[in-house]
Formats: sequence, structure tokens, C-alpha cells
Amino acid sequence: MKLTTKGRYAVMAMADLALFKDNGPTSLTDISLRQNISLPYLEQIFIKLKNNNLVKSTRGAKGGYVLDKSAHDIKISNIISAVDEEVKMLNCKKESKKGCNNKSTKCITHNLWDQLDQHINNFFEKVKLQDLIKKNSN
Amino acid sequence: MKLTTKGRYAVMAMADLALFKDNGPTSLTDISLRQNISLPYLEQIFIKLKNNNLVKSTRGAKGGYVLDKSAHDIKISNIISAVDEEVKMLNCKKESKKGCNNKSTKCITHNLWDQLDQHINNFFEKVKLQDLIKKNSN
DNA sequence: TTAATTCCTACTAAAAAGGTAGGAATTGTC
DNA sequence: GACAATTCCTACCTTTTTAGTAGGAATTAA
Repeated sequence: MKLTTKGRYAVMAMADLALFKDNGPTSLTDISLRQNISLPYLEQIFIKLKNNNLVKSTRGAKGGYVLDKSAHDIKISNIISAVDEEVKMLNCKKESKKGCNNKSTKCITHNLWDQLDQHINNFFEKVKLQDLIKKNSN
Repeated sequence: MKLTTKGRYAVMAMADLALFKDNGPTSLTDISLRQNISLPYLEQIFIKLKNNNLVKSTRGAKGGYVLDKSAHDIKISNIISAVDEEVKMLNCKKESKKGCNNKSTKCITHNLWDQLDQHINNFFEKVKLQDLIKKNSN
């Protein structure tokens, strides 16, 4: 079980934006160098962050990205879900009439994974982007 | 982010064993049918469970598997780690002299993933196999 | 002896992860 | 007006992981 780089990179990049927010728009080139993430890959990630209203962009020379709201108001869960990293331990299909395993009832472990989902989502809900950059300055 | 089937199947199979523990050794064929998991795949999973002293086997006809200890004494974390599902959100390399990202310092998000690791591991530590089969009987 | 079982090794198909390649559109600066 | 820096967009690609399958050997109750 692991988090993919897309989710991790997205959080790192957002934290980077928050740290340098006073310098005007931050270019992906800068983030790429500072965080050691490939530029084209960052571009893909930022399209999604933008579509989810987490960042605003300005194009052209001296362009770049800025946070669309205060780092206090951005939850880690917002970032993770923006880049399509669903926290979904449960594989049981909810849509079908059948239960998990194509049997008529919920599988033995159904409640367990359900609780784990909630546990993790709750963690991401509680932490704000601002918390990260505070911690980092220690 | 998701849990793989190997970890989920292992927990399901162990719960199944616990439920039917009074009938003597349970064959993988039975578990396969009840839980809808392919037999050869189950075999691979049970080799690992056995090597980690979570189950005991008896070979030959009427053979099968039984729990090696009481369901009260088996933590979900034991099962998950037995089948090589490490909970490791953090990708930062600890072994090298360098920090995360091949930079000299810990990455901005280092502490976050570290805490998430602990959070999830703590969840798996607290839940016992016995808790699952109690819940299922509701 | 036979059927049911665990045990073991190797292989494989499909999906996901983690990118790269190539270029178009936009815009500040010289 | 040219050009360099940037975002934006689509397609492709390589590697790794996942989720198995295949085939058979060893063991044992009936």
C-alpha cells in the first residue's frame, strides 16, 4: 500500500508555492528545480490543480502559478483528490445489487476497509497546507 | 492510493478460517469458494501466512489450514505485513547520506507522510482478527 | 490405490505508475 | 516586432506491479 508520486508531488509543489508566495507567480521550472520533479510531469499535475481551483495561472514570460486561496484554507485532502488520488481501500462494488465478491452479502472485511478509508480521509481533512510549511521551518 | 488484493484477500481468508475454526482444518478450496478467490492465488498467500506463523497446515486429504493462535491474538497488522504489504507512504530514502529528492535536507512533506504512516499502522495494530468476526455477525 | 490436499517454481497478461516528446498559445521584455 | 519564457494540450512510451495461471511434485486419509 502506498501513495503514488502524483499525490506526493502535488502536495510538495503546493507547499513550495506557499513558501514562495510573496515573490509573485512561481514558474514550474523553479518548482521543478527546487523539488526535483520533472517539468512535463509537473505540468500535468498543475492542470488538475488548476481545474480544481487550487491554483491560478498567468501565462507567458514571467508567468507561473499562485495559490488560489490562503494556505490556511487548503486541506491536504483537497490536493490529493484534485490529482485523482482517491483514498479507496474498499474494492467492494456499491453500485451492483450484489454484495462484495458477487455474493449476496457484504464481505467479512467490508467494515474494516470502510473504517480505514474514513481513518485516512479524516487525517487528510485535518491537515492544512499551512501546517506543512510551519513544520518545515523547524 | 489503495490496498492491493493480496492484503485484502489475506485478511478475508484469515477471517474465514476464524469463522470455521471449529470444523477442523479448512481447505483452501473451501475458502476459495466461499470468498471467491482463485485457488492458486490463495495458495501463494497461505505460504506466506504460514512462514509468518499465522497458520498451521496439514497436508493430504482432509488437510487444510488452521489458525496458529487465537483470533484474539492476531492483529491485522500481522496479516498485512506477512503478505508483504508494507504501509509506506514515505518514499524518501533513509539509507543515503542525502535527504529526500537528493537534496541535503528533508523534503517539505517528509513529516506529513511520516505521520500518515504512523496513523495507518496504528489502525492496523489496534484491530484484531476477532474484532472482524464479531462485527460480521451483526 | 486414489482422491484430495498442500507445496513449489515458473511464467504471463493486464493495468498502473511514472514519466517523455512535441508542439501550440500566450505574454512580458528588448 | 522578434524572441524567450512560460502555460497548455495531446499523445505516446517504458517500467514496474498486480493479479493472477500453469504444471506438476509431495503428502496423506479413506
